Order: sequence, then C-alpha cells, then structure tokens
Amino acid sequence: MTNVRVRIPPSPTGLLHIGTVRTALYNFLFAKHEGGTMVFRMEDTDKERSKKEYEEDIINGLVKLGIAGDEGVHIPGSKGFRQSERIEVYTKNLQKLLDENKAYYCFCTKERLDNMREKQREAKLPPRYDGCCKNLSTDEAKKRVEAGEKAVIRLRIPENEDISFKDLVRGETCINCKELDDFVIARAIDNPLYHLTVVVDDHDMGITHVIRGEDHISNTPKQILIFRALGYEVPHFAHLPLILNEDKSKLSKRKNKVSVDDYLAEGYLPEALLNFLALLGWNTPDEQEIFSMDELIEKFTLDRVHKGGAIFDIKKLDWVNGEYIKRAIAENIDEFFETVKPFIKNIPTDDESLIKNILKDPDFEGRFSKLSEVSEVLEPLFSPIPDYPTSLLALDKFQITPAMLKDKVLPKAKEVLSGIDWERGESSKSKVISDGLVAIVGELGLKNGQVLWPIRVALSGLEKSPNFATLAVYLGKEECLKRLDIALEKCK
RNA sequence: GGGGCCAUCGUCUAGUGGUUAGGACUCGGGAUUUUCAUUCCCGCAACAGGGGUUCGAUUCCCCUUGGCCCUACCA
Repeated sequence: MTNVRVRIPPSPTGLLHIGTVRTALYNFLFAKHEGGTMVFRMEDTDKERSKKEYEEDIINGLVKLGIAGDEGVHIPGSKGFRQSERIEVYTKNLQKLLDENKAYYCFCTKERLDNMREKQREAKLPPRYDGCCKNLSTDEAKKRVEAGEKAVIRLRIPENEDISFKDLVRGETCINCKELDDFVIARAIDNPLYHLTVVVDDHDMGITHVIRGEDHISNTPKQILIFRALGYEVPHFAHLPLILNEDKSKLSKRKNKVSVDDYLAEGYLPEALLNFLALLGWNTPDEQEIFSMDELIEKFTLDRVHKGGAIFDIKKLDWVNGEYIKRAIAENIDEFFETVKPFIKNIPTDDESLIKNILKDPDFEGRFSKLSEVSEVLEPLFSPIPDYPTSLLALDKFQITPAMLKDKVLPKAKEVLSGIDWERGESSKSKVISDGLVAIVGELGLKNGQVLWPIRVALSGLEKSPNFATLAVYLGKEECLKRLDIALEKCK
C-alpha cells in the first residue's frame, strides 16, 4: 500500500463528541499501522451552525487525547485548514462541472420543492427531484443567474447505473442511480455543500482511505459520482459501526453523555478512554483487554472491525479506567499526583508527599475507578468527619447495640489508641494499632465485625473507607480520640 | 413509503461445517483481608425465527422478523 493518508473531518457544530473521537482513533491507528499519515480538516461550510468555540473545543480535545493529526498539518489555528478558507477551490471545481454540463443550475423555489415532495410522499413515491431545471439551456441559465436570480447547483447523475464500491469492512456494496436524484452540491457557485467539499478536499489532500461512520454508507455513491464527474481517482472506503445508546439508537446527547470534556472532567484518563473506545467495534482474537497505544497501533487492522453497532457501556469504561489508575499509581506516583491534583478538593493540606504516600498505600489500591473518586476516598482523612447515623455505627448485620459500643468497644478503643507510642514509624505504628484493636475482640469476647466495623465507621463516618489502621495512622492520635468521642456521643 | 446496513450471554465480544459455544464488564455466591473496599475462586447468562444446502449447521444460501442509518439549499 503506497503512502496511506487518512483524514479526520469534524464539523464545528458541537463539542467534541465521543463518536468523533472513536472515528479519529480508528483513522489514526490505521494510518500509523500502515506507516501513513492522518490529516485534519475543519468542515465548516454550514455558516449557521458552525461556531468558533466548538472548533476550539474539538481541536483542544483531540490534541489532549493525542490523536489530532500528523505534523501539525492542516490543523486550523496552527497551519490553518478550514473549508471556509477554500471557497475559491470549490468554485473552480463547480465551474468546471457546469462548463462540462455535468452539473446544472436549478431555479426551483423551496416552496415548489416542498410541495412536490409532499405530493410524492402522499402518492407513496420516494421523494426525488423531478428534473424541472435539468434541460434548461446553459445560456438561459447563465443569463438568469447573471440577472441575480437565486439558483442552486445540482449534479447531473446517470439514469440507471449501478454504483458499487468495495467497502474495507463490509465488502461489495452497490446501489442503483435510480435510488438517487440530481442532488444539490452547492447553494450557489461560491457556496458549496458537504458532498462537493468532501470530494474536492479528499482529492486535493491526497486521501487514500476514507474511514468514517456507517451513517455515511448511503452518501458514498453520491460522492463517487462527484469523484467521477470531476475526473478524480476514487479512494478506498471503510465504514465503521456506530456507537449506540442503550436503546440501540445512534449515540446522542439526549440519551447519553457524549462530550469528551465531560468524561475528562469526571476523571477518565485519556488513555483509558481511547482503550475503551478502541474495543467498541474492534478487538484482537486473543483475550487482551488493556492495550498501550503502541500495541493498538501494532495490532489494528480494518479486517477485524465489526459490522454491528456497539452500545456504549459506562460500567466497562469505569473498569478500564480503574485498571489504568491502578497502573498509573504503581508506575509513577509523581506523575499520577499531577494528574489527580485538579480533582483533589476540600483537602486542606499542602503536604504533597503525605498524599502520595496515602495513594501508594496498598489499602487504597483498586478503590478508584475515576479520578473524581480519589477525593472522596481521601476526604475522610483531612476534613472534619461527616455526620452519620448511629445505625451505621451499630450495624444490625453484626448485631451491635449502641450500649455495647458505649460501655465496651469504644472506651476500650480509646484506651488502646491513647496507650500506644505515636512517635513510631508508619508501618510499625500501623501494626501496633492493628494488633491493639484486634486484641479487643478477644478481651471482650465479641466477634470481629462487632469491634472492627464500628471503630472504622467511628474513624471515617463512612460505609466504605480505608482500613481502620490506615485511618488511624494518617489521622493521628488527637483526631482519632476526638472521633471516638463523637461516636460515643451518638450512642447515648 | 423507498433504499442501504446489521443480527452470539443484559453489555463488549471470541469462535467453528462436528466445541461442554470461550473471554471481559455487570450481577450472584464463596475464600482471603481479624470490618468495607481490593484480590482470588466459583456461578448465572447467548448463537432472533423459519426454510433450504449438508451425514451434520451457531457457522453457507434464501425468506421472515427486528434494529439502525440515509432519504435537506446539515455534515
């Protein structure tokens, strides 16, 4: 395969969408695997809906994720590539089609067309353009346009011809021109529409493979027709399965969170998000689930891309993300700390190394599936203890009564924690605390859960929290005793 | 309405003309953790239906059903 070149053409009509990222990722992986390049272009010919802020969001997002394109080429803002900046090129191509009579001006009004379609629908006919302006002489058309009459440009398509292409993930696909009509390719000579711009750009940019969502399958024959009319070589096509909502409709913001910003803000790691997205519609025959970017590039091929759509399952994303967090902590705590820093709120300490130590504590392993949860788990160690019900302390499951806690367990725990040497090193301190508290179980003749559970709750105020020994070590003597007193109050 | 695309556990998926149809997530149970979480083990759970082809179809073909996409002077 010679010089593979793919593209990622978002249109700035909304924030960076999960679907856009998945398509970008597959293009990126394919290009890298083949030793080719991926270029970026901003499809902003819809002046009504295109917004500068969306453009920035999309570019920033893709850069953050590391899949923005190669060599900085054609990224608007760096070297600049927007369709809105290439109007003359499209005009030139449009003029050529007009001159060669492969396209023609159409003067039909919106009302006439709406009317026509409605009648066709009523008659149970497919709504198609009736060719009203098809046979206007070029001279007359030219005169009317020059006179200022409003006219769109339509492509003249063959009457009855099969248009087929070999889709790299679906195989041979074919559609007859009878199913199409002379569609509009420009609002005016200097105001081109999607199909025309895509074709002209893909040709000018030297795109060899068009890899996009399957919602474009039915657009493909139209674009092939334009490629042919212009005398340009037709690229290869590959249509990807869609990402779906739970109800199997196309992923939409009505039913799902689709903005990449939201996921990042919630504490999903970019690599984890990409890993998860890569697996939505593609996989390796082995049982691997976690891939580095290099592994994805090495293993990615289009022939292992699925045909059926895939539902976006947030639970699986959470799991993947948790795996990445676990690894990130183990590999480089300093780097991880920088990543997690913006998520740590309400934690009034400037002692970074303390927090790093806590994060590294084996007791914390696997507690987070999102960065936003780091704060929740850390919080009990630094903030004032949250209010909690006595019933959480005296849990029915363990058959604990408030009286037991008030008379036996809590006073005993205070005794133990007051008695130990708090100046020891961390790990030995942890062991002493642990041994001391566990000993209470035997002394009082109670069950483990009847002693250890309430102590942990007393120290954290939470149903789920780090281990009691871990809590005690990081809380310190005074705070521990204070929290045990609070618990004591609750049992009165 | 027309055309196109698709169809393995709830979800992501592996897989084959003959398999106990495999893995992961979720969920349930157990073990370890002297509590929660983690970790480990076990379990629940699928080839949409009907016809062919075949000695034999989840696998190949057709039909049906279902879902989705497109059917714009959006992209």
